[in-house]
Parts: sequence; structure tokens; C-alpha cells
Amino acid sequence: MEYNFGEIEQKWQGKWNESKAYEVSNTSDKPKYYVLDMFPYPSGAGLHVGHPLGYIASDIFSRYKRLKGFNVLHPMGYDAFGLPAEQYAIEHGVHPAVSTEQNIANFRKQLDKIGFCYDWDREVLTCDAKYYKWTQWIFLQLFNSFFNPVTQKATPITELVKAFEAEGSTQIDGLRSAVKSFSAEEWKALTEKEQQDILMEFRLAFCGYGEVNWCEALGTVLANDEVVNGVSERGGHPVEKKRLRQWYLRITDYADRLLNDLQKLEWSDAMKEMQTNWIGKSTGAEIDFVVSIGNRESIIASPELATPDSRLPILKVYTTRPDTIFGVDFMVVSPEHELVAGITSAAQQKEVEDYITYVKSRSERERQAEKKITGAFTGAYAINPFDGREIPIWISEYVLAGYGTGAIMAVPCGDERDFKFANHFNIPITNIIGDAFNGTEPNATKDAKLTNSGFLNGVVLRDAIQIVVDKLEEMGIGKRKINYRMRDAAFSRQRYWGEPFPIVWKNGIAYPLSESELPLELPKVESYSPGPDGQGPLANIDTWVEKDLETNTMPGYAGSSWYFLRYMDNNNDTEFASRQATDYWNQVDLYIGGTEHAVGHLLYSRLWTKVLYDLGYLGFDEPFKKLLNQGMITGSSRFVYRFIGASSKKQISTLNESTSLDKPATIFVSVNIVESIENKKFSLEDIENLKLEIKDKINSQDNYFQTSEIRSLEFVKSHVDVNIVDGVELDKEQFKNSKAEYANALFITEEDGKYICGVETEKMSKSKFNTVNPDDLVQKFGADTFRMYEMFLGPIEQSKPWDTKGIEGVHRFLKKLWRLFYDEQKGKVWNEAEPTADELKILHRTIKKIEDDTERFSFNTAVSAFMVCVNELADIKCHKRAILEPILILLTPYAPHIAEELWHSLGNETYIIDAAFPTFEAKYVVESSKEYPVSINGKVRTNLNLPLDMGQAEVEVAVTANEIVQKWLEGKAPKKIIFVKGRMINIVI
RNA sequence: GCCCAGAUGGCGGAAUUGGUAGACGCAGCAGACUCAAAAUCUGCCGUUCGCAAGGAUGUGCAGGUUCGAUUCCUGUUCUGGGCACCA
Repeated sequence: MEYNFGEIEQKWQGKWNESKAYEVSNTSDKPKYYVLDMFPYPSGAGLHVGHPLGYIASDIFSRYKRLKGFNVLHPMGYDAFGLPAEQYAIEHGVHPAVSTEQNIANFRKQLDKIGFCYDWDREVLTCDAKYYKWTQWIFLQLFNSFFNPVTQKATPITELVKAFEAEGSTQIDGLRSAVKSFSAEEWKALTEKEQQDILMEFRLAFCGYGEVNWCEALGTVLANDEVVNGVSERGGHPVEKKRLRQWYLRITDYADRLLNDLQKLEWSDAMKEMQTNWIGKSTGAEIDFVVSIGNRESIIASPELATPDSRLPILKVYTTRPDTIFGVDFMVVSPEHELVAGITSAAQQKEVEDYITYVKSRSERERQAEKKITGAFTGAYAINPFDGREIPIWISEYVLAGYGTGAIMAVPCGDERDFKFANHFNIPITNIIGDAFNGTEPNATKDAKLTNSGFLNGVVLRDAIQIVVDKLEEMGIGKRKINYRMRDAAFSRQRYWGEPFPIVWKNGIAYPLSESELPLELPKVESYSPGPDGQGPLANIDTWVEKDLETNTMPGYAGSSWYFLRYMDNNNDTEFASRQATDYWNQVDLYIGGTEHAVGHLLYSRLWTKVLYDLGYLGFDEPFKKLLNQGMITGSSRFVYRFIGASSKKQISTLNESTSLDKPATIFVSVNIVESIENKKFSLEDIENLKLEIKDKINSQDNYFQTSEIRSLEFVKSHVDVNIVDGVELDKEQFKNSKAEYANALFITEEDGKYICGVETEKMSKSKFNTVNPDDLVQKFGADTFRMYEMFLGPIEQSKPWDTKGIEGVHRFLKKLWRLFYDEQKGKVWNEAEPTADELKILHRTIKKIEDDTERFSFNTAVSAFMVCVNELADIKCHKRAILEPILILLTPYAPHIAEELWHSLGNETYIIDAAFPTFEAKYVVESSKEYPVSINGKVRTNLNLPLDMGQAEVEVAVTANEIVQKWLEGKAPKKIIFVKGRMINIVI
């Protein structure tokens, strides 16, 4: 009887499914455990081998916890709203709901083959109206709440209205620059629109204006991903910034809680650090500088820019280093800053305008990543309030409008970027830190003593911070300020395939729908194209617009911000989930997913959970207790290099012009040759020979064109399907058959005639032709082999390139395990004999190792421990049930099908998943002696077997008596003998 | 540019707390079984010097701490992920 994995896996998957072996109840005597995967976006490309990595890990842990006696919730669903489905709809006219459904069916088929223990009755689908009814409901909670500055909690906005009616604005004075103080009477006298505008400043979901990537030619807003070098990825049309009405979530109000509560979480330090940096809390000061000159006419023309007394504009900067105020040599203002037009002098007008035009075409990312120093002088000066010095005001792309006040004071002697800027534009540098600044590189120290700093001379920088801020506050031109790098989260998209907002607009006021009107269903549309003026496709629907409904839809992360709650009670029609269910399951105990969600999804989910907690709908305020980040399985891409350097071409006269004109030569050059040219390793002669070779090849391609001259050796690199490359060697025949345009390809190969491809490690993606489909592997080796191999690849948290080659080894292991139970000739070989001490030692060592490794998510070493165990049992020909049966239970999380099959072969009637995890007993593995490594000066020279209970004195005697040690000692006495019990011995000579 | 992570044989990786570097697997080499193949089994397998015994060297690179460093510290290079409308 041989290991027929195909039959076994199909049989048990069927039985588990029929008998609902993985159904989970919301009531149980057992302790609960919630294991969650980051649910997938069901893309049209299907599952690739990267997806299951985390799912297998979570499946192993779920099964392990169940064997350990827990009631385990392990659900799965789909993040089904998103841009790709909409894009597909625009291109192919297929409704996103249809393509999404097909993709989900495909995903499910693929997932099922791997044998996961999901409770599919709890499946959630974010694009299902039954689900997004509650997404809309939560949005209404956000809309109808504000962050109470006293309690630091989300509170119904009606409370704020009551406060305004009773005492005016006292509770919120100073919180929003757009809201001036008012009394209760003044509040009551305001129109409804004026009142609602004020309330909008406090709602947790609010409407405002923001800049987007606007592509006029496509008539749509583009994601940063879709913009490449300032033009649209599709079509290469110009993209510029456009101001649009947008919904936002007021996540900045929660910044402190999101930051502080990180310490409650069992997340990696790296992950916490990324969130901390994203929130970017800094303490510093806002300082007002008077602007002295510039375009005076324009200042007079816009008097609101000027302070009443000076009639001059004020430049407000944010700095974390007010102590360096005497070292300010210039100001940098973001090019879109409101002051720029007003302060620019006539002489600088053109330069500034040109610079702003340049910046408009640049993405935020490009602006920050730019190495080249760019900027323009406005012609205006700010006045240093302490010494009256005139400070030139510049604009530069690296200062972003959205952070701080959009203006910084630059101190070149203490800041790298300021220093480079000053050098580039020849701005004189003031040294305020004495010897700590050597003139060639800036020094950001806080420990030096100030010089050239007026009343601060001799004060240590660190101490000067308080002094300066106190003084600024006293003078009324500055104040302490806590700043966050994080901005409020943009929460609307001008798209079709997302949740509609339950909002009606009347006279410029947003009115929420009532709960009874939910779900507000996404209407059918004729076309998925954008609406007029940058509005979404919903603006094209007359019936929608007539009702004054909001035409934006929610972003992808709306549905994914709370899905983990819905799994707990997914069929509830009256609540998003009952309090009884959320109280029982509580936090997700283990959340497994990629680091790519470090700041987006994980931060939004934390926010939503906190708001629901504040409003009393949940009993916990952090969603994910423990987070495990699986590394990305990267694809190993292969490249071919096509020659494009033939500049002069001569048509073969017999060919029809129109067919031959644009057809380039299809000559591919092997990577080593391309690299030799690029690294200038080729001699002139080599290059001439290569040119001749290429010319000959081109002229031999009789269907194309001939050339008389090769001017330059240039190549275009393109992806080639990894499946037609053996290692790095291209299968030339398969390559020619892969695309019509390659049919006549010719190759410049290495000396041995092989065409070698370039190799790069990248994210796995269909467009890079580097995906590997799990179905083929499951078909060929079985789900158990596939599961164990994915785990065996390396540490779960590490990203690693996929390579199918090693899968045979894991498959051999399972076959070897099988042979402990069944022999091909003899059939059943397992027996009921009593185990020996050696056999028990192997068993209990394995129990300990598997338990420890599983607990610390070291699945790769667990797999190798199974291999070691089976190798040892095979070596001593152990076929005893007493040893093998517990090993099957250990193996269940990793290879559930083969474990179940053999478990039943041994005569068991129940599922193995309902067995109890074996208990480790230390008495079987105790050792009495140890083979100590003996080092001389840190280098191991010999081994010495000594009893484990031997102490330092006895060990020293034993060691110095050793022949090899004596040889190395050369008669000298050791200076010192270091003995670590149970570890090693080191002799220092 | 900024934030985070990683780097160990031909390859994936192991070394859990500073204590024998290379477990386990792949590939390769040699052999057994077989008419043959598959499957299976046995042995070898970092580099280098040496017939061998044995020695030297070796965890991206350069330093440092230590009796002892893949592990800790400083600097540096390269690779991967993220950077706010992909999910």
C-alpha cells in the first residue's frame, strides 16, 4: 500500500466538509482563541504561492490550539471592493460584482485544495449589502461623533450641540483655527448652515477639501501607483494636483491614544516603530516672523494677510528646535503656501512662478526623494524677533504644505538638508555652536553651548529650548506646540466600486440617512466611467443625483477596518455583531499578515475599534492583541535583453513597405554580454566583433529588414515567463513559441551556446511573469507536502524568493513516514510492542521541540524536527503504535490529511483534530553526561565526555590531564580555565 | 530622500540566553539494488594547504568590546518592504 495523497486528501476534505468538522460555536466551556488571517483581495490572477504562506501558518496555529483544548475561531472572507475590479469593468464592460464573484469562486476552489480548517459558515464579503449596511452604520457613528477633549473619547455630537447651547464654545476654544469663540447666544443666532459648518470641524467623519492626482485626459483621479514620472501609467497623460471635496476621518484626534496604546500590544518592535514614526509626534514651537519687504502692492491689495498693527504679513513656522533661533539663515516655505503670491517681489515674480509650475507636476514622493537641490528666492525677508536680522524667504519643494505650518526656519549649521541648501545657493552660514561646527558638516547636537546667540550665549542648546519658548510666549509671538506628522485619513474616492455614503446633501449641508434607510445600496450603472468635474461614476446616475445623494464612495479600507468583528456574528441583521458575541471572542489573539499593511489597515482598524469602544459598542479598544508578520514570498523574475541599437535600416526591396517598416530586429543578447558592455569590461575589439555578429544576425532575418550599420549597443530589458526558463537558461524554442513577435527571434549566446537570463527578485505579480500557481504543486505532490514545504522554506517572518526545487525533499519525508506504517510488499507493519527507552527519548524530544517551535512560530525548524524524528525511527526500524500515534497528533497541524488517514488506520474512529496534544515528560530525555567541546584560546581542539554533575575543580583536573590539551599547553600552566556547565570548556594560555 | 527589515556553503536555511558555525532539505559526486529506469538505501560534500594525521581560514565590508561574537556596539555597502487613492 503506497502513499496515495490525491485520494487521501480528497476523501478527508470531503468528510470534514460534510460533517462540519471545523464549525465553531459562540458558546463553549473551553477557553477561546481567535486566529485571524488578513483576508485577501480576490484578484483575477488567482492565488499564487505567496498567498498561502500566512494562511498555512495560521491554519497550523489554529489546529495546534484546538489540539491544546481551545475553542478556536478561524474564519476567512474577502476584501471585495477595490480598484482592479472597477478597472476591469471599464475595460471589459463586466460588472465588478460579476467578476468579483467569479474571482472569489476561483479563490475558494484554490483554498479548499490546501485543506484549511476555516469555518466557512462565517465567511464575510465586504461588497455584500448585508455587510456594508454595517460599514455604513459605523460611518454614521463616526459622522455623529466628535472627540471630546476633556474625556479624550468619542462622544455623540449632540453632546457638543448641548454644550454650545448652554455655554458657547468654551469647551473647544482654541482647538480649531477655523472656529472663532462664540457665546451660547451667538450660537443660537447662527443659521443652520453656519452651525453645521462649525460642527463639521469636529465630526470624526467630516467633509473638507484636499488635493488629488488629477488626470484631465482620463477625466479621473489617479492613485499614486497609477502615476509614473508625472504622467498616467495608462496612456502617459499629464497629471496634476486638483482640489476636490473629500471625506476624511479625524484620526489625528486619536493620535495620542493610538501612540500610547501600542505598548499594550504584542507586536514586533519594528511594527510599533513604524506606526510611531507614521504618527510622528513631535514637540516644538510655532513662531511668528514678521515679513519685511516683498511685493508691497500686493500686500496692500490683500490686507487680511497683514497684522493690524504692522500692516505686514506674518510667517508662521513650526520648529522642534527653537533653541537655534539665532542660527536661522533663511526660511523655506512650501511653494503652495498661501503667503507666497503676496510676498514675492516684482523682480522674483517670474522665477517663483516658473518654480511653482515645476512643482505642480511633481508627486509628493518625488519631491521628498529628490536629491537635486531646487528652490527659488521670493525676494522677501522675515525679521528675526530677537536681533532684527533680515532672513531671506525661499520656496522649495521639499517643504510640504500639509505638515506643520508649511514653513520652516532653516539652521544650516545644525541640519543636514539646510546645510546643503545653504551651500547650493551660497547663503552665508551663522555658526551658533562654536567648536561643535567645523564648517564642512552640520552638527545636530543639543549638548553644545550656544555662541552668536545674543542673550543665550553660553547656554547649552538643550536648556535653551525652554528659555526661548518662554520668551516667545511672553512676547506673544510664539507658543509651545505638539505636532503630528500623521494627517487625517482621506475617506472618499471618486469611484464606483465601493460603499456609498449614507449622506444626502441639501443646501450645502450634509444630512445623514437614518439607520432604517440602510443599506444604501450601490445602484446599477450603464458605464463605469467617471462623472463630470472629477466626480465619481455615481454622478452619472440621474436617480441618484435627483435624491441629492453623495456621489463619492468609501475607500478600500472601509470594509477591512472592522471585518474581524463581523466574523464573530456574521448573520446578525440587527447589529454589526452582538455584544454577547464580541464580548465572548474579544480581541483577535493572533493576527497574521504582511508588513505592507503596517500603517494603513492596522492603524485604521485600531481607530475604528477605539471609536466603537468609546461609544459603548465594544468591550475592548485594541483589535489585534498579537501580530505576526509573514514575510513576502518574492518572485524570482527572469529577463531577456533585446537589441535596439540598429539606427540605419534598409528595407529588402521585395517586401511590402507597410509590413516591414516598423518591425524591429528581434535579436536577444545573453545577460553576461550585456553586463560586460555596461560595466565596460569589453575591449574595443570585443565590441566590434559583437557589432558584426549582431549585424550578421539581423541581415539573416529575411522576413524583416537589413542593416548596414550598428551605431550603438543598446538593449531593452523585459520580463520573460519564469516557466520557460530552466534556472537561468532560456528555453529558446519555447520562447519563440510564446509570442508571435518572438517567432523569428535570434540569440547572441554565451560561448557554450546558452542564452542566460537576467535575474531579479521582485514582488510576485502576474505582470512580471514570475508567479507560481499552488494548484499545480498540490496536484503533483499533495496539499500536505505543499503546506510543509511552504513552512520549510524559511522563517515565517522573513521574506524569501520562491523556488520550487526543494519540494521533493519534503515529499520524500512524508513517504518515509508512511513507510513506518505500511510497507509496499508486506502491507501493515505497525505493531503493539512496548517502546524502548531510546524510542521514548526520540518521541519526547520531538514533542518538546514541536511544541516549543510551534509556540514561537518557528515552523521551518518544526518541519526539520519531524524529519529528524522520522529519520531516527526509520534507522532503528521502530514501527510501534505507542511511538507513532502521538507523532501523528503532533503532525496534524502541519500535514492534516496524512495524519488523519494514518490515525484511522490505527483504528481510531474520531477525528484526530479532537485528540489531545501529547504531554512532554522530561524523565525520558534526561542525560547523565555531556560531550564537552574543549577550546584553547577560543578555538575548539578536542571533545571530552564528562558527567553533567561534575564541578569546576574536577573538570580542571580532567581537562589538564588530556593529551591533546597537554600538547597545546606545551608545558605551560593555563592562565585561566573557563567552564560553563553543560556548555563548554575554554582554556586560556 | 524618510521609516522598517535583512545579508551565513553551489542553493533554501540552522545555531532559542555571547559558548562546538553549517542541523534539516535541495543540488552535486561516488556506490548498492535493477536487464534498464523509477523508487529506495549507503557514503562524501564551506574554502585552502596536506598522502594522511592535522593545520590555516571562514557568517556582506571596516573597526571595537570579550577568555570566547553569526549573536552585543560604532561606522559602512548592498538587497527587500512601506511612504498616505493598489490591496
